[in-house]
Parts: sequence; structure tokens; C-alpha cells
Amino acid sequence: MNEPRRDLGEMFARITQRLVQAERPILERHGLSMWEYVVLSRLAAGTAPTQRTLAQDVGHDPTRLIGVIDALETAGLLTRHPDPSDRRARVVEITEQGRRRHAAVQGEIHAMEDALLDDLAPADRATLDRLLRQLGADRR
Amino acid sequence: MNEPRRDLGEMFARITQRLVQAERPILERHGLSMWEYVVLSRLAAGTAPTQRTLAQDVGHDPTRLIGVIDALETAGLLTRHPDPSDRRARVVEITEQGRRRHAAVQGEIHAMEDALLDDLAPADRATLDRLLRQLGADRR
DNA sequence: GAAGATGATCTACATAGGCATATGATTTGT
DNA sequence: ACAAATCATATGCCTATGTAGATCATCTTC
Repeated sequence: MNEPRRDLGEMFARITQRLVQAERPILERHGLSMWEYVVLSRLAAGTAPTQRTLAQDVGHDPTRLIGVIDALETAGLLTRHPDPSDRRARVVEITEQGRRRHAAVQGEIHAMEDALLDDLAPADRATLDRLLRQLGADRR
Repeated sequence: MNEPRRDLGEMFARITQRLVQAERPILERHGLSMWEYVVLSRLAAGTAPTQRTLAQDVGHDPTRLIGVIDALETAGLLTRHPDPSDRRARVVEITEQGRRRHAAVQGEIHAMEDALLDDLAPADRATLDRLLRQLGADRR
């Protein structure tokens, strides 16, 4: 009684969509778009040396990212300064306020995730996390 | 030395994007769009009683789905017939040709997935499949 | 049988994304 | 010093997607 094989892509897409939809109201409550949150997440992990790098890291068009950065800068959640050693580049850094905002949002998102994973055995949860990191790791 | 927690959504989105990108050339080679493939997949599992149901099942706008169904019908991969018991509804059914096309594409996609999961232990692979099914299952 | 709901379809509109090109400032290679 | 490459930015184009409204046919309810 083998279950028929199902496409990985289909399963991943379904779960991703579910997660994104669950994040939407949280982000909206904090006045952040998805891209803005993604950028803050990336910056919380470390300052970006150029906007191009930032765009690559978050997987977004560098051109389109400009508006996102503009909005976050206006909101005081990040700063953009020319790199002294290469004045073409702009170093993008999260502010204290940005860090607080990100932590608040991420806290709620993690709580949502916990609720979603509620009926998974603890061992399964750990395995899932390990496998996702492994599959999402950069190309070897 | 705990790794910092990472957002589930981020990890799922990254892997999903990777899978979709790997599927793109396969689908293109067989002359199918992503939505067309998704529809065929759904129909391969069973006939859809109405186009609305079909749209819900695949998570697509019923309005937009019409064009997809049109194309698949023109290509002879599915048939669309009025339901005798409710002549408003159109029963959508995959054809033999559609089934063959779907099987061919899915075969290549599964091979691609196998390659991607190559460095996972067999036990891990089974666990991943089980967890994805569990998380993707309809709301309890 | 009339009124309202439902299914398929079409059209239009707004937003978002990917992609290409252009420009000005600056750095790097020769 | 000069040419080519790089970074940030602005703009435009094309496609995909989400949504709403309108129409026609057909059911369902009362």
C-alpha cells in the first residue's frame, strides 16, 4: 500500500504559500511589506557592503530593491552610507530601531510557526530544521 | 553552540524557488507552462467535477484558469464536457494523451528531484516526505 | 413561476516582478 | 591619462497575478 509519489515542488510550494499567508497579517500589523521584512532579516544578520550584494542575498532585483531600501531608510529602520574605500558603493546597515522592529516581528512569526508545527514530534521538528538547512544551503 | 533560529518561511521559500527553477527547463522542453502542468497533475489524480473545484484545488484564480484549460484542451490533453446533472458545470477530464504527457514530464521532474536529494540519507528522505505530507495536509 | 444563487466566461484595472537600457559617479586596468 | 568596468539610480516594457464587475445559462428556493 505505497502512497503514490508526490512532487516535491508541489508540496514545498503548498507549505510555502501557507506560511506566507500566515505571515501577511503579522507584517501588516507592523507596517512592513514582505520584502522589507526580508531585507531587515538579512541586515539583522550583518551589514551589507553594497546594495547589489544585498539584492543578491535576498534574491530580489537590485533595481526594485532601491524603493524598498528608500522606504526603510525613511522609516529610520536602516541607514545608507557611502563606503569610504569605494564611494560608488553604499553600505546598508540596520539601525537600533530597525533591530527592535525586526525582533518584534520575528518573534510573532516564530510563535506562528510554533503553532503550525504544534503536532510534530520534537525529534521530527529538529530533523525538519536540519533537512531544510541542508537543502537550502548554497550550491556545493 | 546553538545555530540561530531561522524563519521557516525563508527556508521553505528558498527551496521552493530552487525547485521551480529546476522544473522550468523541463516544462519548457515539453511545451507546458507551470500552471498547465499543475492542472494536469491534479487531473491525473482524478476528474474535476467543475472548473471552480479545479481552480480551488490547484490554488489558482478561476478566471485565469480558463485560459490554461483552453490551451490544454486545444492541445488535446484534456476534455471539457457539460455535466448532464448540472449543465452549468463543465466536467474536466484528462485524455490519454494528456496522461502520457504528464507521465513523461513528471518522470523527468522526479529524476531531477532525486538528483537534488542525492546526498540525503534514505531515512532522511523518507522522513522529509512524511513531514511534507503532514504539513501540507488540509486543515484539521 | 419568479427571485436569487451558482458556474463559466469576458473585460478591465491595479499591482508586482523580471528584464533591458541609460546615466552619472567612481574605481580599476593598462 | 584614458578606456573599461562597476555601483546606484531612473525609466520603460512585458508578463503574471489579484480583483471586481458584467453577462449568460442554468439550478434552487420559495
